[in-house]
Formats: sequence, structure tokens, C-alpha cells
Amino acid sequence: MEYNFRAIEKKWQEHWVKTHAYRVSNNSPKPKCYVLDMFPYPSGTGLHVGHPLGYISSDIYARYKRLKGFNVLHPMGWDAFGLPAEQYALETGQHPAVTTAQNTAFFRKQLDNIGFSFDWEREINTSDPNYYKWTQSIFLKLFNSWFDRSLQKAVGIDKLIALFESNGNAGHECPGDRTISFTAAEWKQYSEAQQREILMHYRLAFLAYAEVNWCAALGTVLANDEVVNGVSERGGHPVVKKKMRQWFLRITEYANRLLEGLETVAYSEAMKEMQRNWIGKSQGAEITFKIDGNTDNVVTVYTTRPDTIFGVDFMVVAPEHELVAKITTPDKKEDIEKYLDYVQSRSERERMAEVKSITGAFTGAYAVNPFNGKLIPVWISEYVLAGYGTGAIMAVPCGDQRDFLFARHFNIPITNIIGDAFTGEEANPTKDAILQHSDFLNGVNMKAAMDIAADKIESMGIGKRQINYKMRDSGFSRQRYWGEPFPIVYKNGIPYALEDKDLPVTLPHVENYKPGEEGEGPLANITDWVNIDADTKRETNTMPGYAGSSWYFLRYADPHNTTTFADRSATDYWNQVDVYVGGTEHAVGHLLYSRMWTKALYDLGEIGFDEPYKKLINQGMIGGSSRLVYRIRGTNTFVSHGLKEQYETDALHVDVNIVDGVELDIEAFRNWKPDYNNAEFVLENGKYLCGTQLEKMSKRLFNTVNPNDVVEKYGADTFRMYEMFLGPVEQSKPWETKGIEGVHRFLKKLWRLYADEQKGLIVKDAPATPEELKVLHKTIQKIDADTEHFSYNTAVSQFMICVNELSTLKSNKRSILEPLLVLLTPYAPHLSEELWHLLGNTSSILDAPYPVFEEKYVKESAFNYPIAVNGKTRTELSFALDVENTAIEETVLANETVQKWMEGKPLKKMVIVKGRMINIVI
RNA sequence: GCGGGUGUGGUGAAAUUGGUAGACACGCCAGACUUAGGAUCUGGUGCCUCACGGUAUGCGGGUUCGAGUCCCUCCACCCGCACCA
Repeated sequence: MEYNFRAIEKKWQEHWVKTHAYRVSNNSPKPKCYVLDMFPYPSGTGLHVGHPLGYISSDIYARYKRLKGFNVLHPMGWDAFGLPAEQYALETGQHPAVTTAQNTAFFRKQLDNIGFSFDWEREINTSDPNYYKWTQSIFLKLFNSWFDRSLQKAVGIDKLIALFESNGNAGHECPGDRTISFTAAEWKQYSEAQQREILMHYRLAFLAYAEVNWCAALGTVLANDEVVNGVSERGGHPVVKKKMRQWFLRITEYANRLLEGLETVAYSEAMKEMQRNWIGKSQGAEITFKIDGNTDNVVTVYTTRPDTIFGVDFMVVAPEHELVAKITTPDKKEDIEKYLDYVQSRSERERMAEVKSITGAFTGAYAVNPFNGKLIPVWISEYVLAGYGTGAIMAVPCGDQRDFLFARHFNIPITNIIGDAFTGEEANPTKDAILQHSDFLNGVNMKAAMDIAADKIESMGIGKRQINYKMRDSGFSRQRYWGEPFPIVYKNGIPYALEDKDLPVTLPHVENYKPGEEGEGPLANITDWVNIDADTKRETNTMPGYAGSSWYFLRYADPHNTTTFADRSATDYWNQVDVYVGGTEHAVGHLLYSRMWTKALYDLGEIGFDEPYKKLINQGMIGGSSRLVYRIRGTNTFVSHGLKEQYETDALHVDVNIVDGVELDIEAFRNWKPDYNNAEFVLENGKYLCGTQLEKMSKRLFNTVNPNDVVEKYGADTFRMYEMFLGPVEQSKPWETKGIEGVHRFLKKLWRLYADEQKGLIVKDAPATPEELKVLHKTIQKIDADTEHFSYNTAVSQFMICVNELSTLKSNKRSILEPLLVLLTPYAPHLSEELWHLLGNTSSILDAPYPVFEEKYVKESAFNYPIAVNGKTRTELSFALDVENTAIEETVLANETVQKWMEGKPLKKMVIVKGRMINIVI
């Protein structure tokens, strides 16, 4: 009876399907545990061995928790809307729904092959109308609500209308336009169009004309995080700013709660830091300066350093700022216009690329320092961004390096307010210096001065404290076909929400996927879908990729519900995701949006918690280890790696799947490509050895490995354990197929503890020896702790140690081997179930009781102490653990080796750490 | 530039959190069994040295009886952000 993994794995996978072994109920007396993977976008290329790393980790955890008595939700689904399917449709004419269905089927097959415990009855697909109906519904909830800053939460828009009717917008500053202000009487007189326009400035999902990242090549608008250095993250196409009417989510209103929520969740420090940086909270003040000789205009700046107010030597206004036209003096008009032309001519990309060059122009206007009346020249420059703060800054060259460089470049005199702390060579951004030349702040430490200055500014009525965020409201429109249609219609150009009963707004069939004339999405071309009647048109944009993924974890709790996105009792039961496993690439995008949606749904009373993911694990990436062959230049002869220095060669990538370790399969190589049919080889020791190189896993480099192939050769259990054995889950590491043999040998060795090739089952019911019990309980302790802490690589090691030791002991006792199988189940479920049944069990091992660690079996009565002299280990001596220190000292000092190393010198001190070591100090 | 992280054998890595550095594997070397081995088993394997022993966790310093682990300086690499006032 040998370990026939192919038959075993097939048998149990079928059995588990037949018995609904992974079906999870929403009603259980057990405590719940929700283990979630970031669901994949089902691309056309399928999975490579790097993808399942996270899924295996979460599967081990889910199975472990189940054995420990939890009711575990561990679902899987598809983030199925997205650009690649549409791009493919553009190229081939195949409908995205068709290719998506094909791809998900393929992914599903690959996943099933690895033996995951997903409850497929809860499978979701974001492109399914039964799913996106609820994405649209939640969008409407956002559209129909606003963020009440006094309550710091989302509230229904009807509440806001009631407030307007009684008080106007006093006390509820308009987040979309701070200048809007009206009384109750004025509100009542507004037309419906005007009222709805104002409401739009408050809604959490809103429509605005805004500069968006327009990517002509992709024919769509991209979110800020989809643009990297001025080009599209996907494809690297140029991106320009364009004004379009776009949907947005008012995520900025949640900035502070998103920041504070980070304190309550277990994400890695790096991940939290990335989100904090993205949110970019800063505390400072807005200060308004009068302009000399211009009573109609003022310049309002934002600064985080009000303490440096006496060091202001110039002002800089963003070139796009509306003030520029109003304050420029006639004699500077030409200079300014020339500069604005220059700015206009530069693409976003160029501006990003040349951050170091210093450019600007003087407006001719002077602002007046309200504290000392000093006249401050007002400049414009690219380095001030219109979109941040007030779009204008007060420049303090002695404290800010950019201001310093600007001042030096344009010969603007620098005022030093920090004495010796400023060298004149570069700015010093310290907050600890003592202020000078600063009037009422003289002699004050800068940190303290910040508050004093801010108080003074507020009391003089020339400004106020202000908190700013780098984060922008997120664009929620895509000019694309393959996404959720908006449940919005325009009547005479005014947007109206549909009602839940009108949902879903299904995607109509289209013949082509080309953009509309004005850059709208392909939906704009389907006129009978768009035009409901003469005055009523549908929204033709679709939602972005992160719409469906922002709330999917809620749907798994109640995936078939037809009356709501998920019943409150179901989301209350499953509650937050206990462990969320996925890659770091979603650090700022998906996670922030998902956190915001959760908070909004919580505010609106739809769910009972406001953070979606309690704990986040970021699996590392699996890199490719490429194999190289060396072709002698100008020939079809390949020279082995060790001999390549003797020739002039070119290194070529070779498919890693036809290389065993580093030894090339020459026949397979000849058959790989026609060019190599009659290749010649210069061998070393009769073998052709390849070079290796670590790089990204990519089809182009021929270093991708399909999990199916590995599973076919070694089995799913081996594959699962090997992926875990590679190293810590969070760490990135290269894939080496060769190394898998160690894990495979281990499983075969384990099998032989239970079954012999000839004799069959060899497990005996005899009582276990103390040695055997010690091995078992050491293993229980380590596996239990390691599994709980996602330390799967060390857990696999412990299994190996255990099996090695039991093999040495020739152990075959049921009381040892049966519990061991339960420990192994999360890692190697098929093999465990098979042996479990061979041992005579009739119920599934999936719900077996987890072995309980008992200290008494591992307790040692004595310890073999390393004996060090001055920190260097010289010998070992065994002492009972309950023996007195004085007795130890005596024996140790009498020891021959110790005597030798003490060289007759007097003992200064003896350090005895019980159960650890002994150090003799001389 | 700012923030986060990582540096340990030929390779992936471990180290009970300050206590015998290199567990467990891959690879390599030697051997056993075998018609054969890409099966299985045994032994060896950080470096220097015939050995005694010395030396070793990116570099240099410090704290300590004792440092891979704590502190300081520097170096290298990876990831994220990047004119955010």
C-alpha cells in the first residue's frame, strides 16, 4: 500500500463535494470565525504558483479554526468587472461576459485542484446582475446621504433638507463649495434645479465637474492611485488633466475616521503608514493677507508653521489660482502670461519628471504682513499646487528648502528668524529653534510659538486653525462598458436617483466597445437604452473596479438574498472579517474604499460595525527563478554554465519547466522551439547546467510555473505544504520547483509510519512510550501555536522533525499517530482524511477534535547545561532541574574541563539560568 | 528627499524574544541496497586548521556575565510616497 496521492486526492475532493463538507451555516452555537481572501480578478492567463500562497495560508487557518471548534466562513468569488476583459473584447469581439465566464471556470478548476475548503455555495461574482443590483443599491444609499460634520457620521439627505428648510445651511458648511451660504427663506425660493445642485455639493456620492486624469489611450478616466508618475499604472500611457462631469465619492469627509480607525485594526505598520501617508493629515492655519493697494482682493494661504510668520519673504500662488488674474499688475502682465503659457504647455508627466527645476514669475503685487506691515512680493510657481490647501503659500526660505531654493534662484532677500540654526547654505526645517526677529514671538521655542501665533491670528480675525488632507475625493466614473451601470437618470439634465425597486439597471448588450463621441463610455452609443423618453436619459458612465469589491465581504454572509444586500442578522452574525489575506498592492485603493463604505453603511444603520477587516495579512510575492542557457555567438551551440567563460556567449531564458534543478533536459529543449531542433551542446560532466537569475515571475521570462503541473507531479498536499515551507507568509521569495522534493519525501515518510507497501496498515493499539508521547506533545504545542500565528514554515519543519523522530523510534501506535493526523489536516487535508479512514474512523477528519497539549508529557526532570567560561561554551553537564544552585556550582567547579579553562584563575561570579545555561566568570 | 522593511552557510530559512547560531529542507560529498534509479536508507557538510583550537549573523563601536536579538554610527538592498506648504 503506497502513497497514491493522485487517487487519494481525487477521491476525497469528490467525497467532500458530495457530502457538502464545506457548506457553512449562519446558525450555529459555535463561535464564528470569518477568514477571507482578496478575491481575484479572473484574468485570461490563469494562476501561477505565486497566486495560491495567500489562499493556502487562509485555508490552513480556516481549517485549523474549524478543528478548534469554530463555525468558519471561508468563501471565494470573483472581482469580475474590469478593463482586461473589455480590452480583450475590443480586440476579438468576444463579449466580456463570455470571456469572464470562461476565465472564472478555469480559475475555479485550478483552485479546486489545490483542495481549498471554500464554501462554493456562497460564490459571488461582481458582474452578475444579482450582485451588482446591490452595488447599485448601496451607491444610492451614498447618493441619498451626506456627512454631518457635527456628528461625524453619514445621515440621510432628507435630514439635510429639513435643516435647510428651518435654518438654511448655517452650521453645516458646504463640503463641495465653502462659499455657499443661504438662509431658510432663500432655500425655499430656489428652483428645484438649484436645490438639487446645492444638495449635490453635500451628497456622499456626487456629480461634479472636475479635472480628472484622462487617459486617451485607454479612453477612460483614472483614479489618482491608478496614475503613477503621470502615466497610467496599467500600460504606462500618458495621462492628462481634463474637465469632465464625473461621479465622486466624498471620502475626504471620512479622512479623520479612516485615520483613527487604523488604531483599532491589526494591519502591518507599513500598511497603516501607507494609508496614513495617503490620507496625509496636516494641522496648520489659514491666514488671510491684504494686498497693498488692492482693496478688492486678499490672498489666503495655508501653512503648518504659523510660528514662522515673521520669516515670510514672499508668497507663492498656484498658476491656476483665480487670484492670479486679479492681482497681477499691468507692468507684469506680460511676464505672467508668458509663464502661464509655459505651464500650460507642460504635461503632467513633465511636471512630475522635473521636480528639481525652479520656475516662477512675479505678479507685481505685494501682500501685507498683518503683524509688521512688511510688504511681501506675490509670485506664482508650479511648485504650489492648486488642489491642496488654499492653493497659496507664505514662503519662509530659512525654514523650507523649496522656498529657500526659490528665493536664491530669484534673488529674494532671506529673513533669518532662527539665528544660528540657519546657516544660509540650506533651509532648516526645525521646530526646536528659538525665534528671533519675530516681534511678540521673540525668544519663544517654535513648537510653543505655533499655538501662540495661531491664537493671535484667530483673535485678530485674520485666519483660523485648519486641518488639511492630501487625500482627494475619489473619482467614481469610468468611460467604459464592463462595469456597473449607474442607477441614475437625467431629466432635463438634472440627475435623479432611481429607486431600489428599479434595480438592477442591467448592462445592455453592445455591438462594439468604442468610446462615445465626447469621451463617454460605449453605453452612450446605444441610443434606445440611453433615451428613456424625450427628456429622460440614462447615465452612460459605469462604476470603477473598486465598486463591487468595496462591500463584497458583506455579501458572502448572505449571498442569495433578494430583498437586501445582506440581511442584518447575517452580517451581525459574521460581523467583521477576522482575518483578511491579500497583497500589499491594495494598500491604499481597495482597503480605503472598502473601509469608507463600511463606515457609511454603519452610520446609516445598515450594519453593526465600522471597520471591515479586523486583521490583515499581506502575503509576499513569489518571484521567478529563471534559467539561462548560453549560446555561443553566431552558432546554434550551447555551452554549460561552468564553461561559458571560455566562449563569447549570449544568455537566453529557457522554460524552467524543462529544467530539473539546473540540469537542462536536452531533448525537451530541442523540442521546445523549432530553432533549437538541431542545437549542439558543450556539456560538463555529461550534463548541461543552466545559470539562474531571480526576477519577476512572468510568461515573457519563461519562469512561470502552473500549480496544476506541480499538483499533477507531487499532489496538492505536497504543493500546499511546500508553498508554506518556503518561508514566512509575509515575505517575498523565489520559487524553486526542485525544493519541493523534500516536502514530498516527508509526506511519503509519514505515510510509511501508517502503512507498509507489502503489509498494508501497520498501526498498533499498544500503549505509547514516554518518548513517543513527548514527541507528540512537543508537536501539538508547536503546531497549535505556529498555526494560530501564521508561522506555517516553522510548523512544517516541526512536522518533519516529528516524523523523523517517530521513524527513528519505529513508532506505530494509534494513540500517537491518530492525533498527529488531526494536526496535519489543515496542511495536508487529503492525506490526513485517507489515513484517518484507514485507521477505521467513519466520520470526516475535518471535524475531528483537535489534540490537547499536556505539559506533563514534555516536562524534563533534568537539563543538559552548556557550561561557558567567560561566555565561551566549553562543555556540557546535566543537572536535575530541582537541584540547588550551590550544588551545581560545586560540581561545575570540580569539572575537569572547567578547571582547564579557568587556568587556575579565581572565580569572580557564576551565572546560573535555570534550564538554559551556566556561565563562569573569571 | 521622507516613511516602512530587510541584511544569518552554496540556496530557502530557523533561533523559545538577551542564554549552546545555522533547527528543518534544497544542493553537494561519501556509502548501503539495487538490473537500474530522478526510489529508499545511513553518515558528512559555515569558514580557517591534519589536529588542538580559532573564527563567524552587512561594517564599526557600545551596554551586559552573556548580543543575530538591545543602543549609536555607517553601508547595501527591497517596498511605498514624492514639490502636500
